[in-house]
Amino acid sequence: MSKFERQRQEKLSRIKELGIEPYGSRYEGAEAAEDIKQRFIDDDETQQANCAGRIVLLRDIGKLIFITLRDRSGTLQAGLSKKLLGKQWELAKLLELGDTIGASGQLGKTRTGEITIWADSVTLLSKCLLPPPEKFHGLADLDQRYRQRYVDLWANPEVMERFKTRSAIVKTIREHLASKGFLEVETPMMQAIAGGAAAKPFVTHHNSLDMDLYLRISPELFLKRLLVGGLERVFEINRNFRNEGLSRRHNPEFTMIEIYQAYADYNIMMDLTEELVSLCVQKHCPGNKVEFGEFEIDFTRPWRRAKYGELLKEHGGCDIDDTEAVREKARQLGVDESQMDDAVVANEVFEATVEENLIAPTFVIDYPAALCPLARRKKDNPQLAARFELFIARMELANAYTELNDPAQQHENFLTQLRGEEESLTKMDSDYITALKYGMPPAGGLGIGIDRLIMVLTGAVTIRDVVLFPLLRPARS
RNA sequence: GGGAGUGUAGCUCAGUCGGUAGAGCAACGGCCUUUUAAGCCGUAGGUCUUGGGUUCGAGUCCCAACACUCUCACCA
Repeated sequence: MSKFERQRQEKLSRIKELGIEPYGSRYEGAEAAEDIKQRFIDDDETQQANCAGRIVLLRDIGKLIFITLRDRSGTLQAGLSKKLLGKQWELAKLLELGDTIGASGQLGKTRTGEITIWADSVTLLSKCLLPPPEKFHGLADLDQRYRQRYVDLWANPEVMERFKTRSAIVKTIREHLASKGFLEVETPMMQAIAGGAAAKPFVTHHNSLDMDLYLRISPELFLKRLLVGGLERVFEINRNFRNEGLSRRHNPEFTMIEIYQAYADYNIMMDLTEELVSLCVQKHCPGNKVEFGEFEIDFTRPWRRAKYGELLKEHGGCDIDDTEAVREKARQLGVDESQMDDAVVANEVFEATVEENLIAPTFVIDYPAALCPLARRKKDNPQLAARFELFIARMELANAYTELNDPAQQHENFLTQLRGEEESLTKMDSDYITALKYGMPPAGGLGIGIDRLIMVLTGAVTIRDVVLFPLLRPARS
C-alpha cells in the first residue's frame, strides 16, 4: 500500500469515527449539474439545488471550501462553509479530491459570478482511496489511460465527451433504420463455421457438446438466412472478432453494423450509406467538416462515386484490363506477383496507390468479381461485382454489394475459395447453400465499421480512443 | 513477428560532459469566509521499469528482458 493510500485510509478512519458511513447508498433528489446552471435565475434567493458528483477541484480557504463537482452532465461549484454546515463542517474538512459527494442548499452566485450551491447539507457517497491524477494535465500516460479507463473518463472530460458522442451516433443510426422499417436482430457470436469474411477467427470450445466453435468474423451468412426466412429488412449492430494484428485502425474485437434490404441492390445501399452517415454528421458534427489528423474531411453531398478501374488508372497509372501492365506496376511497388491471380495483383496495386488518396468520402464501385465471393456479378460485365466500398480518411469504412442469391454460383464460389486457401480455417457452409436453394430474395447488403465511423466523426486518429477498453497485454503483476 | 522510440516522486515533466535526484500539482503541518489550476509559510516524498555489464563512480554508456507508443508485416 502506498503512502498516499495509507493517508487516505487514515482519513477514512476519521470519517468513520464521526459516525459517518463513507460508502453511501441511494441519494435522492440530485439534479444534473448543467441542468442546475441552466435553470438558474439571477437575483432570486429562493432557489434550492441538490447535486451529486465527484470532487475534481478543491480550494480550502479556511472556514470556506470551494469544491468543483463533476457529474454525468458537466461541473458545478459547491461552497461549503463552517457557518452553514454546522456539525457537518468536520466532514467537509476531511473531504479530498476524488471523493464522491452530494451537496444541497441555496443556489446563488459568488462575487466573481460563478453559479454555486451554498451547501447546508453535504453527504459523503463514496470515499476515494487512491490519489487522483494531476488536476491540470489530467492523465496523460497512454498505457494507464487504456488500462484504467475508469480514471481516464473523469480525469479527461474530452474522453467522456467522445464516448457520449459514440453512443449518440449509434442511437441515431438505430432510430433512422427503425423509422425505415428495419428490424434489429441478434445472430450467433459463436459459430461452428466462421464465414462471411476472409479472416482468421478466434477458436473456443464448448464442453458439453465437446465441439470447437469460432467467434464470428462476420454475421453476414446468418443475416442473409433471415432474408430467406422473410425478414426483408434487418440489421445487427454487434461485435466481430478477427485474430489479426493490432493497429491504429484495427482492434481484434470491433463493432460492425450490417444491414440487409430485400429487393434492393448496391446502388440503393450506397444511397442508404450516404444518408446514414450524413445524418450522423448533421446531428453530431458541427459544420459539415471534421478535423481528422492532418486532414479536414468535407462531408458535403453528393460524395464521389468512382469505378475501381478508373481509380487504378488515376493513381496507379495502369489499365486494369492490361494485366501485364498491372503486374509490371506491382513489381515496381515491390510486390512478388508471380503466384497471384490477376485480380489479387490489381488489388495489391490498388491498396498501395489508390487508398492513400481517398480522403474525402469516396465510393469505390465495381470491384473485380474474383475478390467478392458473396457478391452478385454485374449483368453487363461478369468480370465485375456489384459492390462498393466507402473510403474516408484513407480508411475503409463500409463495404456493400448486391447479394449473390444463386445457390449454384455461390457453391462454386465457395469451392474456389476453399481451393485457394488450403491452410485457411474456412469450411464449406452447406447449410447456407441449402438456404439459398429455398430462395433468397434479391437484396442489397451493407456493412459499416462503427468504430472507424466514430473515429472519423469525432476526429480520433486511433481506434483505441473510440473503444472503451481496447485490447492490451495484461499488466505486469 | 521486424524496425524506431519511450519508461525518473501518486500525477505532469526536467535532469548538461558519467560525479551520487529536481520543479509544478497532489500529500502532510500552519494561516485564511467568495476561490476559479486559489494564495502564503513550512515538511516529507525516489530500488531512476527489471536484470546483468563497463567504470573509482551509471538516471546518463553497453547488453538482455518486460511494458507501452509509432511504423512495417498480417488484415475482403
